[in-house]
Amino acid sequence: MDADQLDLSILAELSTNARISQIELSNRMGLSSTAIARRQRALEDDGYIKGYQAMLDLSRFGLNTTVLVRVTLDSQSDEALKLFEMGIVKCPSVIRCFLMSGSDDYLLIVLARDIEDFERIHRTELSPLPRVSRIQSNFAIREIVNRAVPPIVFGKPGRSRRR
Amino acid sequence: MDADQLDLSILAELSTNARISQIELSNRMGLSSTAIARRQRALEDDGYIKGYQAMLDLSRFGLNTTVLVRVTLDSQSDEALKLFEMGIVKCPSVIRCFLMSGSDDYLLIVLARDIEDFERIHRTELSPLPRVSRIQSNFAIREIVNRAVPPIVFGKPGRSRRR
DNA sequence: TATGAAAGGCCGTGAAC
DNA sequence: GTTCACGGCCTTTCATA
Repeated sequence: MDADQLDLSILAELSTNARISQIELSNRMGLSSTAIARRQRALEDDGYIKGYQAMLDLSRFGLNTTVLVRVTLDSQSDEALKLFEMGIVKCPSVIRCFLMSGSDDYLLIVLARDIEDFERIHRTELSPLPRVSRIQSNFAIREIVNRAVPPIVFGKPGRSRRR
Repeated sequence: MDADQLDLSILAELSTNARISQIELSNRMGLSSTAIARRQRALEDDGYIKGYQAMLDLSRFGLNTTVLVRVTLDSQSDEALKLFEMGIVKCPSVIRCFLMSGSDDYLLIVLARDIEDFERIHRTELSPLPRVSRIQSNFAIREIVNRAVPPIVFGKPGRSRRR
């Protein structure tokens, strides 16, 4: 299946308003609600839509501090990477972790309540991870852009996007 | 309003399954669907829930490459920061942008189709931004953790979280 | 202040075309 | 892709502790 422009419009709407009713959607798209429902279901079945999630205001839970952390291991063996990764997935304050090219570094995004809280996370969650040799932390002082989906997916300015 | 343990359970469920019905939720929570609906509405009105979004499989759109980009400006004046930030919010391939402490660096997360596509983004979206003096790019070769909400919010292992 | 039960309208679903 | 009918869900109201 190949998503056409109408499918992209549906995805654009659902990506910011996942609980919109079929009827409301169909009014905006100028199509019957049944047709919309079928297309939405097809987008789910074909894996374009992985699921639906509530967006929470994390500052409402006291999580006001974002920290970018670079971790260097003491070895680049598969065993070391595997051990580290098995540990990092269990760290409750880590929301993203990338293995970066060009070095043996991982980049983490960590959420903390404040700087003291990050000190605790550093000590109790990150430092004890296996094979860690160096941890460098940088605090984000402001967030300018935060979106889950780049608008280029919906054909905003970008170029053609057919398979 | 202060979220109690039942509210946290509702949030935990909605954060991974935003389109669950009230009745299904009420069966799992052991509460009437009316009570669940009222609590959910209160969580929305009080700002705990900012909205609901569809999770898209970006690889289905050909976006298989994540790049972490550090940008240094040629000046640290408020004017320079403001100009740069007005430009970066319009870049369709940038999904996150942080102003980092300790330097005049911004950290961006950019999504591209592949390395050639990133070269295009670098040339057409990033380099033309005002006041940019240096751009360093690192490719993510694997993603180990990716979640929107740290499990600590729902009281998984962490410590007390009352106001 | 928060819950539970029941009525009514709206929405989602599936058949037929 | 559309229409239509049915069944279920969501919403509101009201009674209760």
